[in-house]
Amino acid sequence: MVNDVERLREALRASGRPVTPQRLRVWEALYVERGHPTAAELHARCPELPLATVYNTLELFTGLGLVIPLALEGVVRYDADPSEHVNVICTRCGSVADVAILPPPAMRDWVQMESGYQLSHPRLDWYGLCPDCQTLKP
Amino acid sequence: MVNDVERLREALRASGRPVTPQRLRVWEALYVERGHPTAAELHARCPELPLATVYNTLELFTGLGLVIPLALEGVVRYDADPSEHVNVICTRCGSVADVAILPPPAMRDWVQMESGYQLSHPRLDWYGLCPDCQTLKP
DNA sequence: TAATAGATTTAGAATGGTTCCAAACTATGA
DNA sequence: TCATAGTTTGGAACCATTCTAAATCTATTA
Repeated sequence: MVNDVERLREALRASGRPVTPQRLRVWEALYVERGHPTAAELHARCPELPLATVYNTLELFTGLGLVIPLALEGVVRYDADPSEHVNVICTRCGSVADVAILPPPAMRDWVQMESGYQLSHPRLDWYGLCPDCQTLKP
Repeated sequence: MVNDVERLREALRASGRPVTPQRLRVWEALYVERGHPTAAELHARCPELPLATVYNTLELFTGLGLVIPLALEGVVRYDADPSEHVNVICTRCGSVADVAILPPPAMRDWVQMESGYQLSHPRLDWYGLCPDCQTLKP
């Protein structure tokens, strides 16, 4: 997953949305660092944009499937990798990492049958201690 | 999972916390209906308690492992079933249902190895359409 | 290139879930 | 019954997010 401006332009064109400097700016900010930034963190990376614009843009990106909003305690973090994966979350420092793996199809079938829901996408968060926090005292 | 007042009393005793009428009241409210109520919904079930008390009590219950807070978009819902399971969430109406199943151990091992995190508990939310919403037009 | 229509940006106000606070109260053990 | 540490409470405070309406811009057509 790279910061490919063409990917953004293409997605905007395909949906008939104008390319604006603000959208390019937020897109760039999403990739200055690997991670799962909040709207506030992205705003800190583009202080020249109003916070409302950051929110508007993220909502658009979400609708286009370019970004996935992760509702965590109190804040929403944005995952710039829309491919399905597991989020590993540190219960001590809150850091988030990705692991590329999915629940097995048999699990999906079972859950769908048991619940009667017509399933689309899973979201799997696994809580634990990140490598750094493992070495610290409780 | 039953509304067993003894279970609450026992957990409070074990942690050296006083048993108060408010705690019994919130406990009772958690079980008047199967579901995943928000703090506001619980408050509606015990209007005689201040909202702050509902929050305080839920925080305590969470600390005691009696309840699991599910941070969803905009609200926290409280799951009164602390045993591990999958939450199935309707993308249309927001309803939540439970399915008793866990990711397979092999998946856990893989995620732990790949991430370097020391994993504790997973949280798996599967989005989809509930039976009611499946029959409605988009 | 200029004009146009429709979408976007923007600042500030508003919203709403949740937390904080300090005073009054109470469950518990002695 | 008393003392005390913990709890309850109402209201204010917080803060992430959404809303609003006016100003501005993008893409397109002439």
